[in-house]
Amino acid sequence: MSKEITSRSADYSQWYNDLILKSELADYSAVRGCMIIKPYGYSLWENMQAALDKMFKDSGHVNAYFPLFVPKSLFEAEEANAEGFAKECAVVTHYRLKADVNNKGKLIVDPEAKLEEELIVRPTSEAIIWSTYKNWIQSYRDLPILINQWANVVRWEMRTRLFLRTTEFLWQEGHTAHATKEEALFESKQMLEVYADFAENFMAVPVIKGIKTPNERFAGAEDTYCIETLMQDGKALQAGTSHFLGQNFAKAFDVKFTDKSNTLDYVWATSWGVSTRLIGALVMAHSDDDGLILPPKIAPIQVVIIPVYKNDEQKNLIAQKVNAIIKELKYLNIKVKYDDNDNLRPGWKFAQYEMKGVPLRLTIGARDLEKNVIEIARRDTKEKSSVDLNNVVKTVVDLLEGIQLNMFNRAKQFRDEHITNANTWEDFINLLDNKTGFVSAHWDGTAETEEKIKELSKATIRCIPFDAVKENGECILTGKPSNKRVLFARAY
RNA sequence: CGGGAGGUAGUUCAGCUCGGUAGAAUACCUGGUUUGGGACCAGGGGGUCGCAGGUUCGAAUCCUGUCCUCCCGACCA
Repeated sequence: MSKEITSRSADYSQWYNDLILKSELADYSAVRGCMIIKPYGYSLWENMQAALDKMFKDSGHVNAYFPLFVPKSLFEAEEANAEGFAKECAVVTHYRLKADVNNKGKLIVDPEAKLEEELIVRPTSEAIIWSTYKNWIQSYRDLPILINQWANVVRWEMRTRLFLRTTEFLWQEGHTAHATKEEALFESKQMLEVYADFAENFMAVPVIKGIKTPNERFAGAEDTYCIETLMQDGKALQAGTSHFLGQNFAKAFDVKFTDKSNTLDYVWATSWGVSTRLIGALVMAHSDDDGLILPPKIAPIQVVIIPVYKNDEQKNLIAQKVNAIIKELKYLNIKVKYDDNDNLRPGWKFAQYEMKGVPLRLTIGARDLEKNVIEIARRDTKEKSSVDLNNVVKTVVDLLEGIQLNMFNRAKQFRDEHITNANTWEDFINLLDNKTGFVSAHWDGTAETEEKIKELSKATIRCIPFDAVKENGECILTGKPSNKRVLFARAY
């Protein structure tokens, strides 16, 4: 493995790529735009999944699985949604290959095996799910349906980036059906809160909750709620979305139910999702020029212990001391790794585990044994200290908690320092160019102005924050009246 | 999808202009000395030069096509 990663200041994009590859989160593949999530990266994803899955279940949801393929006729049923995705759909047209008679050992698509109806590889599952819900729902007694699925989806993106935008990606998609508008609205907002909770308390990534403008919202939705995050290069990243779908899909798929008063009405819907993109957010929110910095709550390895010894006698002595500590840590469900690999020297291991973002590193050698201490180094601040062996476990527990908190606070401070008000167009552009981050400004509320601003500044409206205060002002571009500020940023 | 750059040992790259035995560093293997921030010495193994065609006595090198990656742009929930 190469020792160098590009520094953030030299080339932020390259730094990001280097980090992903060299920390072994993922690798490129033989398929354009697709990536291989390596064991270390997948372990991280599993930890994220586990936490989210528990939150979904705690809020009453259950998991199910729907097919990868969507018949074209179903896909096009909800018009706005279908049009929104049409340009990036992979399509299956045939179901068989055959030997190429002109080219020994090669295969060709069998022209005889053309599908009657093309199958779309799902870019999202609303169509297949709502065509199914139609069969499941007759009465208000069948509602609500609160289903989530963990799945892969395919969106044929023109330009891809590891984790941030890949042709195939992993995600979860919740699809719920409700008897009333209020209930569906509540659901979509509740799930946004779940995402915000997860991002902030598990990933240590602060978020801004808000609502998308009509331009930016999900095709087929009445409202799209989102959590927006800020990366270290000052660009924004949408980390999760929750949609209030109104009755759009119920109408498209004719999903009606009889309410208590025996009147027939369309069902109200929501959908919500987060993807492996969160890993990109995690990397770019916290890491430094030495590698990843992972928050303890989702780190695949929380504590690594590295012995330093000159001979087998010392190694055994260390192992004895350390085994007791490992046992206690494991008892507390702390993910600990003891790396006594003889082939690698301690200095190499230090660098390696820093690259991989392990929150705590414990080092113990002969001179520690004499004093009955162990050296503890934290990844987030690079601070080292010596701790009495009798206090190690408690110290580790405290430090893991402290790191989690420190990472969040550090990211939040950076984020807060990068939300700036702009009152003139000059300020607006100047802030985007030089300070970067979110720019809070007035907007006249029209799609035309939003487009124009995007064209001129490359910045989009990330969201209208839920906590935006009423304040009279003038649109940054047109000078027309506005009653609250919205958040602009250049975004991933 | 347009413009630019790139693909040669596990990795990073040189060699290509001007065709003629496949190179370095690092990693790997063996032995030894080492081990508290990416060790050192000695010896050794490893590449049909992304893939497919073509030109040529001869192609990593020239030509054509194609695949994958990076950067910029357009596109994008």
